[in-house]
Amino acid sequence: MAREDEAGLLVQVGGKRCAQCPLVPYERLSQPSPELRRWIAAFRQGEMRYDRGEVVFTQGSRPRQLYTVLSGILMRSRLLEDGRRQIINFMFPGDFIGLQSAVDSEMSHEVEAVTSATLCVFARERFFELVASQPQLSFDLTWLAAHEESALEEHIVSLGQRNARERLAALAVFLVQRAIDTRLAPDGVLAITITQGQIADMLGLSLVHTNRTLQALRRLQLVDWTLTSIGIPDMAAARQFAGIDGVASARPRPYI
Amino acid sequence: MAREDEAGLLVQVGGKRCAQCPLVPYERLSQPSPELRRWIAAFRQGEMRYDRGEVVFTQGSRPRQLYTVLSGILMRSRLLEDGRRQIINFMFPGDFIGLQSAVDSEMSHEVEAVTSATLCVFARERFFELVASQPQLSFDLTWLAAHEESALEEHIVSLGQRNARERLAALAVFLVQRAIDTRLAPDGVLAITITQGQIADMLGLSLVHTNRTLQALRRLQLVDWTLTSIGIPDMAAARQFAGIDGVASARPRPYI
DNA sequence: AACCAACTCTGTCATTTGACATAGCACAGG
DNA sequence: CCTGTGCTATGTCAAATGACAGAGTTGGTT
Repeated sequence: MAREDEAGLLVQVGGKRCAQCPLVPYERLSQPSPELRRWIAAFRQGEMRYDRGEVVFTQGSRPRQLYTVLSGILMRSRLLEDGRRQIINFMFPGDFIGLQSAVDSEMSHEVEAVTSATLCVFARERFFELVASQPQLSFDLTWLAAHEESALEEHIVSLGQRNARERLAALAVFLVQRAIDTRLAPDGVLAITITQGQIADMLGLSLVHTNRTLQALRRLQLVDWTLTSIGIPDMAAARQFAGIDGVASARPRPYI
Repeated sequence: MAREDEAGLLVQVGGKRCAQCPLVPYERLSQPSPELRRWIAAFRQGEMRYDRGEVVFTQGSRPRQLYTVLSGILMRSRLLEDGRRQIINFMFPGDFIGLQSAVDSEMSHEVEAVTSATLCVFARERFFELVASQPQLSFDLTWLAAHEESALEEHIVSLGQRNARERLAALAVFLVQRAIDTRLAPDGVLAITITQGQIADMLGLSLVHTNRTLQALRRLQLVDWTLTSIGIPDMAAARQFAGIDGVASARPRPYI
């Protein structure tokens, strides 16, 4: 399953490229000031590209890079010694990858591309320099960390309190909502290839039960989830069904 | 269940007190430098004391304070509209509370004291000042956030992949290990009052099933968990049983 | 002593979820 | 056209977990 890190190729790009950063057009992201963008341009190392299934880094490794997702969707998952796998979360454009390596500890999870994806690459060794010289970015990192924590909480609520149908619905709502926020689902349908096995590993269900539950949700017209796309006919109804309180964050997400 | 915030009383204390901070003797914590400690002394507002069951802040609120746990154990939990409750995590001395309010969003959870506890209080409005002027503290906050994320991941793995017995064992190991690290369990036994209902709400099990599983673990001599204490006769065996890879972090935890 | 509240423990039965085996379907490659 | 691969779908049975009801225990209060 796990290939090694050499998958992608680091493309050295001039700082100029930051002015045309693919994240600029996202109106749901808060854009860094021009000076800040120049600083980031000097700070970044380049870009990496990954195809579906390629691994960015493995659990237990100490990557020397930090990343921001520029395009595509990735997932991070944790493996148990006996082969069980738990998918922790999915990552969308603007998300920051590798906080753990930034503070110099082993990664507790692996990250793998779910669609083809490009990442913006930073040097881990210069992380403290970032914190020391750019309080705004430091604050933004804290913002991202706090919101990631909140997303994990929501996932914990799903796994601990919701039944299979509610979990499926909650996950679908989460993914589609994030896709809408990052312009990946213009018409409310997210084109992404996720197998039922992956869904099962995310939600703590067996593959078979995931399959049956998915069919039930289709019958109920709540979620239409196929191998290659996720559709939610009635978002409000789905939120209601999943028991999501649904307050979107007031502030737009920052990114680095 | 939930009382309001006025529970504790803010005690204004001179910065002097930081030199005798109760966290100083913890050899598993990394101590701030003398200058840093002086800065923190000027930054802090005072201390608050909470008794078991008192609520520090509620879900959906926007507290104007941030906290560091000086003594005691607290828990944070998330409530669903229909009354279900999911306990997210427990918090021990040195832990930082309220990152979300630091970046100005509503708290997605409530925090409540499990034992009597004292908290060190900071002003939310001055958080950016902290980030801007104290890169070391900013880095430390990132450290704490990254490790909290890792703890939540572990919890997700429990809920998603482990059966009831493994979950109980994993939780017991986690709590006792953290208690040992913070000198709360000198002899390897943690004296803390946690009801089986609370355990159930943490692990996503019914109260009854929690009870039976607890008894099974006692019979197996793996975990001896009563209303008022948690004991683990053979830590290695318990870790093994729960499927915990068990690499403790190399670096000691920082605190603010 | 009597009472009450908050827990823990037990029994019985229902529901959810998992395990295993197998069939069908789409697609890529020779 | 055949074949292999990876995925989805179904049937049957077993195991894990939950729901409900009630009894036992402990500690505090009057």
